[in-house]
Amino acid sequence: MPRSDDSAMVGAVIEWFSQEARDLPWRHADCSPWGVLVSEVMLQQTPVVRVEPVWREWMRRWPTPGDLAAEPQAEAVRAWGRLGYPRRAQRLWLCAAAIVDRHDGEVPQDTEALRALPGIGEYTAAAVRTFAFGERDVVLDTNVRRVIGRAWRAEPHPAAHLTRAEREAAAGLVPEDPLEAAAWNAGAMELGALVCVARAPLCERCPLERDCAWVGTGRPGLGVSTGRTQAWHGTDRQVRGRIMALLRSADGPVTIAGHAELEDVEPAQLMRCLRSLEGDGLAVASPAGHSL
DNA sequence: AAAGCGGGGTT
DNA sequence: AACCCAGCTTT
Repeated sequence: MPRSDDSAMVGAVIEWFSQEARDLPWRHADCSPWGVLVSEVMLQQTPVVRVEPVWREWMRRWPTPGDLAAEPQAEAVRAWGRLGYPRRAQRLWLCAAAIVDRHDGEVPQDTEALRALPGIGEYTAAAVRTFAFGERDVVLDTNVRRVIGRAWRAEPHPAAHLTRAEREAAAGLVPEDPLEAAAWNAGAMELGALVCVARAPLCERCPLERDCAWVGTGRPGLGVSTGRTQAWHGTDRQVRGRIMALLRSADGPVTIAGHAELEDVEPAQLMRCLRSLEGDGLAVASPAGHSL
């Protein structure tokens, strides 16, 4: 059971959310569970502002899992555009097929069934259960982890990996009532996304300012980096992305080796990336060249 | 537990 | 140039 102070803080977040929540299409009452699932997969490591237009077009074309499963994978990857991590588009397409095969075309509500779907991990399963079905669950994304870490434990940034202790502490804060639980989950995420942000938090606008353990200790450790910086320029990841951009924009097969757009890439790296994309099933080789 | 996987906006 | 973002899968 939450302590009374915890309940007051949780209640403050719920009250704040009722006034400050952004009007996002996947939060509308008429949004289907499939729409929620699609939004959650797109939002894995991609900010809301970039997801929203792609989500709208995606849901217009494929309003149900059956609609997407009936399309070639290439159409899903193309519609994914530049959201990044195109394996997510592939997994979402596989997810739609699995929902059709195993669940009669309806998004399952059970945690184990959700977790068994391609691209659905601990966070996304809990998010779908909470936001699509109103089930009481523990939603722990980077925003919620940062809010709880700061307000309850005075830690500036979440640890690299989720521990059992952190999961249990977070579970202890979730209200028993499913409706309040959903409001807390969504509210804590929103607070972390709009106010309790990683770089320059707006504590003067936070409903937890007077109770926040981190504010109480003088907001230490803001400048300290959390994760290790990922190299980008010239990496295989960038080259893979450039190849994918070429394939998305092409009507038919493309000859990658010696392509003018990829002149600056070492042949060995180009071939390595092409092979890895083939291995992922994101690029298909044929005598005429490569295609999605 | 660690590595691999995009891309763009902000500072 | 570094940092960050509604993480997942594989080793």
